[in-house]
Amino acid sequence: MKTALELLDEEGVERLTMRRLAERLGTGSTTLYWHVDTKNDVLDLVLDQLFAEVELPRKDPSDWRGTITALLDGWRAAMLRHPWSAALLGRPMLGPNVLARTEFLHAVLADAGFTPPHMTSAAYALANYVIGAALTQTAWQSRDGSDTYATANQHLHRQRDRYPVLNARGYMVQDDWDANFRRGVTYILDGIAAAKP
Amino acid sequence: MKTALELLDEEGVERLTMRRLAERLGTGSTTLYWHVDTKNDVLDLVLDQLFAEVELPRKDPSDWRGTITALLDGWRAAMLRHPWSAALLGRPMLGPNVLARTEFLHAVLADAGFTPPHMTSAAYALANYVIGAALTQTAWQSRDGSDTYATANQHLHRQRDRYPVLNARGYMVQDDWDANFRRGVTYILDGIAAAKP
DNA sequence: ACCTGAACACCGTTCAAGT
DNA sequence: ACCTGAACACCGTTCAAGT
Repeated sequence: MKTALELLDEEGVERLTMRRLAERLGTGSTTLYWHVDTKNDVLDLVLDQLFAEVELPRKDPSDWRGTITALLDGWRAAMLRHPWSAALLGRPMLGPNVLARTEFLHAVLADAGFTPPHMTSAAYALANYVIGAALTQTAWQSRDGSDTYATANQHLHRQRDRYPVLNARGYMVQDDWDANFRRGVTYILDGIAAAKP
Repeated sequence: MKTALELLDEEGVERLTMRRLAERLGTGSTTLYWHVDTKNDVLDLVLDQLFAEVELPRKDPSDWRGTITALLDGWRAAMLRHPWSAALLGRPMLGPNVLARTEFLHAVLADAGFTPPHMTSAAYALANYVIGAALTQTAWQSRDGSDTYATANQHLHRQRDRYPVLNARGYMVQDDWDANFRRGVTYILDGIAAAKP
């Protein structure tokens, strides 16, 4: 069922329609409603399926930072691999695969010696950072022609007295997403480490 | 135009339809297409309108951390005030109000002595954290009946041998969103400060 | 320069009916 | 237990036509 879903999603979110999905499965569109209550259920399923792709790194108790970094990298990579994931994020993530990864993250932090409230807040900060980062990156990259970038740069340059700092430092020019992401993780991990009891 | 928009959005995203919007404006649905090319344009406009609500704090050069914290708090508050904003985040944010806030954030960091690449990465980390945090919170809160929370807790407790850490530490039980968010900001700011040249 | 109506090609979902 | 067809109440968007 869900397996047939990803196939479909490899051609965009907006095209994910009950009718089209049914066609892909070689059945009538209304048949799906026997297996599923509503289209939202389908979206929940496919979202959790995405998280199944995020592999859990080996736990290395001597290097909790490395373990967490590996987890976050995989998480981000999975989301970037499926740009439509951004559109599905506005829903509670309660599927078994999501929960398994959340459990893992908390476990690593607990093993590293963290306790609530810092353990909770650390997981919260890391998860939300990954989500936000993947979301904005896919937003910039998925917009059809991908000339969004050039347009944005022009727009910004034309208004350079309105946005002096952004222009002076070449805000838009850089698109070193990976490096920026990695530095962000470092900031958060540094801050978390400093809060360790 | 956009002014009439927010009125409408106060009744949910899914109900934001060209036909309904036109009705609200006392005109035919197709009339809108003279003012706007596509529904996406409307969404872009309303998203930027949201950022207009985020007020820029007074710049206090002696307290860059306080200034940034104030900006992020306002940003987050605006998004939480309009839960539909989560659904609109999958698009590049290029409206004048968004850019003004981005400029502000970069300016504060520059004034504090940061230079690229850390200035860029710091802004990136902070922005993505806010976006992710607001997104997940609205996801949990907007789901209709709001008993999502109770259901989630039950579900988690029933599977307590599968998710021992989440249960042991009361992952779901807490919902102190504000405190968690604030701690996250502290982590990032600590990490950023440590990277200051 | 602005607004309208009719029309096209879609949607998600329900429901009685079939096997 | 599973699948189907017809039907309902919607969508975004186009386009010729009006003022």
